[in-house]
Amino acid sequence: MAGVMRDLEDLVEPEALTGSVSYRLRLLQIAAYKSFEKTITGFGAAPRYYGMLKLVQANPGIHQMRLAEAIFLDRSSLVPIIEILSREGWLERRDAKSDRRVKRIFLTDEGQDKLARLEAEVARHEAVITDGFTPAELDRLRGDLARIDANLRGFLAAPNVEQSA
Amino acid sequence: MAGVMRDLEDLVEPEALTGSVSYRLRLLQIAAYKSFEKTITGFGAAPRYYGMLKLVQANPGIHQMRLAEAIFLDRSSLVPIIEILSREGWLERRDAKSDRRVKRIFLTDEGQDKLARLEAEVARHEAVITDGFTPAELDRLRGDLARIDANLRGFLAAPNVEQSA
DNA sequence: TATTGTTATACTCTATAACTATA
DNA sequence: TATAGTTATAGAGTATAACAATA
Repeated sequence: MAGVMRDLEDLVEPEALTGSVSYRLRLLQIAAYKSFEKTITGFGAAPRYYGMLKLVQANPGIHQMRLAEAIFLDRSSLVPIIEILSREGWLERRDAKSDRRVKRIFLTDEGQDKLARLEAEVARHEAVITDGFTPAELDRLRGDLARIDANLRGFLAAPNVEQSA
Repeated sequence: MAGVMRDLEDLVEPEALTGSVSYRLRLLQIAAYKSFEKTITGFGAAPRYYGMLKLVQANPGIHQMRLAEAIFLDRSSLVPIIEILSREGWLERRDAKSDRRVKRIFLTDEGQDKLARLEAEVARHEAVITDGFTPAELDRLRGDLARIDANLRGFLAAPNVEQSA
């Protein structure tokens, strides 16, 4: 068992990688996503769209276009996702009265119930990831991640990137 | 300018998301990758395989199979990547003498030179991400990320996941 | 029989462009 | 003219299965 892990033991991981925050983030995200999908089953396609479902819950009736922007997707890419989650009973589209072009997205009652149960699974997985951290350490870590987030948003929003120095 | 950012300002982001380490990791990785690709140009396909190139540099002659495992790819998925990076002059494959089935992967001399220049760009990007962090805070953050990494590795290596509680 | 690299193939996720209906 | 949602289509990136060469 764990053949990969054993094989990797004698792999030289250069400090340029292990010491790099962006590289760490990349590998961590891959590993976290893998364990997430491995742990949480029985919810159809929803787990990978958990964040989106929570956004809809917190912003009931959000315009489809705005939802796409919020999760950094093209509006066309969101269509099949909405389609699947509607078919699975999580979401529903309703026409906006003010502007007949837009669709407003809502959780169904069934979606609300299922999301509550999914959330418990997500919390269980979060506990695995943060095992051994004290509440104070977790607060600190969240703060650090938020700082990096702010750095990145500022950088990506900057008009020209050619010479940032 | 920055239309998306303005639109997102009045979006409600539930605490279940902003407070979740795994969700943060996911969004951060996406943003970091975007800014990475936006910043670092003129190196062909190499930037996205920077981590792999550094692994080859630190493990010259690594077997193709083992390299695939190290970056969590199927061996078949690595083939076209090696192909591209060879065509662009970064890598070369050599037959292993001991076992004529295996190919050993090396950086070319040109690859060594170009990687040194690429590394400087990567360092510049890393500085953007970690802007405002003191060296002590950075050490602390790297330690925290390493702890999460250890948690995930232990969890993914565990034989059965059905009931982790 | 098992393993390494390869190929053929398919699947998932995403974006671009064009279409429609509204505005 | 511009915008929201949709559709058609294509491009990455990945995995699975089958193959040849070798162990």
